[in-house]
Amino acid sequence: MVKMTRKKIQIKKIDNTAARQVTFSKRRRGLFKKAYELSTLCDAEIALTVFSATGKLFEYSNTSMGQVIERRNLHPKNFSTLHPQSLEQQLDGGVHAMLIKEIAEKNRELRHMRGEDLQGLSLEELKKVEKLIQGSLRRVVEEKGEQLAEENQRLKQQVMNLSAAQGHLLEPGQSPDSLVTNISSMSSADPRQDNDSSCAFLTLGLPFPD
Amino acid sequence: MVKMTRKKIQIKKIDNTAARQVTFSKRRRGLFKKAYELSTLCDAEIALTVFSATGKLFEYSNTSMGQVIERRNLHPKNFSTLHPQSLEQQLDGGVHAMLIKEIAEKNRELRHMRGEDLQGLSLEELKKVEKLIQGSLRRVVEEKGEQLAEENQRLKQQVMNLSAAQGHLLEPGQSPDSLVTNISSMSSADPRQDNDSSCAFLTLGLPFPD
DNA sequence: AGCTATTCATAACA
DNA sequence: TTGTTATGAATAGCT
Repeated sequence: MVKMTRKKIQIKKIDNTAARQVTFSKRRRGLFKKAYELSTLCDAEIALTVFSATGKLFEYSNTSMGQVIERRNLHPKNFSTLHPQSLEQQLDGGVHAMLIKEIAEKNRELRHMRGEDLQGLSLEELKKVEKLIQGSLRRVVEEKGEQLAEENQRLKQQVMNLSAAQGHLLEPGQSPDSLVTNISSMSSADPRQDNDSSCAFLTLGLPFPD
Repeated sequence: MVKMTRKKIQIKKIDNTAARQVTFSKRRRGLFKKAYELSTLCDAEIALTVFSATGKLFEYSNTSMGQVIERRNLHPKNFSTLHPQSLEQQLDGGVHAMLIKEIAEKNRELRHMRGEDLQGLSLEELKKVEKLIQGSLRRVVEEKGEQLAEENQRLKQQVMNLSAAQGHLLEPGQSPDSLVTNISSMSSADPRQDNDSSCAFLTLGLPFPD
């Protein structure tokens, strides 16, 4: 099978969104690996910060990120511009604007996550938001399940202790465990310990298989 | 001329000082180039800081180094640890402090809406978050349905027009509407227009009846 | 997520 | 240091 592989590419923003994201993932990994290799081979101190176009943060540092940034700020080259008194002129406007921009972005994101302000979104964007929210719901449900399971364990232990202390009250042939099962399922039933219904909910209950 | 070229190398600190410096120069260039390419191809924001073993500073950023660092500090991941004192040096304490506090709050809210950072929440709070997210999901799904319905209407109208113009092609007894239904359900089928499955999902599919 | 054919990066040498 | 070149690595285009 003859493959039509790889052409040389131009270093320009990739138009296709999906392709751009794939390339971002691959090259980001490559870049981080190179950074690691350089720091190891040559005993260098490296800090690498990458924001994806979607605002996601990735970083690498062989030491501590804050440490490298501090060291950078103390370097003669940046010391004068960043630290002493010109901090205001140099950064204040920028920082202020950035804070406000940041808040605006987070507000937008929050509104979307709340299912508000959706009129401006395309169908594609809507589907993306839907997927995000489904992921959130899954995580919350999972966490709730875990907490319930923990509580369940505690109760189980409690009942075991009580059963042991009051063993004479048990009828012959009835194991403590059956009691435990009964009580624990009354208090805060979590399907997860018995089956996968909580996951089944996610995998087969969704109205829109995209 | 036969060259004894390149072997695979181990990623360990290079002992020979001269060789290490040569490698440092070459690989540093390579790393910076990769960083540039990634930022350009994928529209990412990158800050790369490198200290050589001898303490020399090299840096690259496609935007402004300080800007990237600031943005990094605003990221939820680093926000709480870095900010309290780092920006408070500002003379204009009030406004910045408020903005930062607001961002921190929004970050917290966002993380919860994303289903992250849930460990600290009580069971009650978890349920509240779950309800919120379910509401979000419902709204998003509804909006998607509306958009699809609109598109459906447009297509319907289009088909009506076409049908009217080519009425002679229709067989007797076949209404334009049957054609419409067929076509619209092909284009971007959403179950919602036919039944209530999306709500059913919410009302009966939940693993934890509260 | 994988898989190659290519392009690209670079270790060894000059 | 800078340049050359053959090899090892990274990755673009497809599945």
